[in-house]
Amino acid sequence: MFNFLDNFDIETFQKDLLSWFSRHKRDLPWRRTKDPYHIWVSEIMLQQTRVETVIPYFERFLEEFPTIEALAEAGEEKVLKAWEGLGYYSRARNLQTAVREVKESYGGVVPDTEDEIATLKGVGPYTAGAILSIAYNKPVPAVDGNVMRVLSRILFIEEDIAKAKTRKIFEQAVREMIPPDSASNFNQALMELGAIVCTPTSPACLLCPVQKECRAFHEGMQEQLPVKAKKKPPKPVKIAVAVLENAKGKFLINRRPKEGLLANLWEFPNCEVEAGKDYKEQLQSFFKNECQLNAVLHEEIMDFDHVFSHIKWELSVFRGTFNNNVMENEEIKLVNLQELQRFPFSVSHKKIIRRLVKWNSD
DNA sequence: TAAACGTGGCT
DNA sequence: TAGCCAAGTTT
Repeated sequence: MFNFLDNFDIETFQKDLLSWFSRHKRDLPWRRTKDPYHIWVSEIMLQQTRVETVIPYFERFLEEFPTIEALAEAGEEKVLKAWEGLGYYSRARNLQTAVREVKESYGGVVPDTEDEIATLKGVGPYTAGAILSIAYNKPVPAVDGNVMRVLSRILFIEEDIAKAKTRKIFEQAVREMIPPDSASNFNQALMELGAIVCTPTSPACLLCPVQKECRAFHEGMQEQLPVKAKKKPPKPVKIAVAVLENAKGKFLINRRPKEGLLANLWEFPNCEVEAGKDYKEQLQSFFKNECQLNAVLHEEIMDFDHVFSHIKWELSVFRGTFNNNVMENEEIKLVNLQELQRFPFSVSHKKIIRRLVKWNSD
């Protein structure tokens, strides 16, 4: 179907790459285990997330949930708290769903076939290949952004790697290149090369173990590859937030909806501000009309931006009080500053909490 | 197919 | 600074 491998010396490439990997691979926590569950956790955490960020989360997560059974039996709130700050929180909820499925349907053993593992929530084509190859040494592709970048340069592939269907081209190439008995090391080596040598900007071609097999380097085109379409900038959204404290020093917090952005995380009550409207007035009418809450808003205490991948929150935070008898339930809590710390919050709301804690200690 | 879905570090 | 990027998946 494709001819990118015509006249390509696969065996020399394998040997040079694997030899380099054995000497230069980083000592990472998930490289000290073959436990498929631990490998799985690492792969989910590493999705769109840097290695240095993941390491402490990985250590803490497996300390708290060391086995499939432990994670399967945990409360979702505990899992989200362990994931707090890591982002893409559906990963955590999907992981727990999938682990429960493995416990119920596979006797607690992570499946080792492409068809079975691909059915698990949160396990897409990359993660399926990563677990099968790294934990079970099965010769299947694990094509992530690193692999597409590396191979786009090595094989001079000019397809747009931002397009979903492009991944299949690279999977086909890997299926033809992967050594049947060294799948784990080969896939990890491709990714490691992308992380350490064949970087997005300023690749270290002079240190590259497969420089002589690289068609882009041969043409001086390594900086031009891979081809990747630009994504559109995040859309600005104005958010007005209220830090409401009652006479007993309790703060009002609520749980976010169970789907969508930051699903099931906790937050201070807030609303979106319509274009051209005043933050404080919008917030005041939000409480009056939509919450039936008798809130009195005071001065603005914070003003900052928080950027997601597709949205930019422009937050303005107001201090305030309330004197209703608020009914606590699964979605609404009244908690003091210490109790706040037990709930999972997104980073933007954690930032507000940090400010409150600082003031409280001053 | 393309948009939704987080965060922090680097240039 | 503002944009780009990192071991992607779901809908």
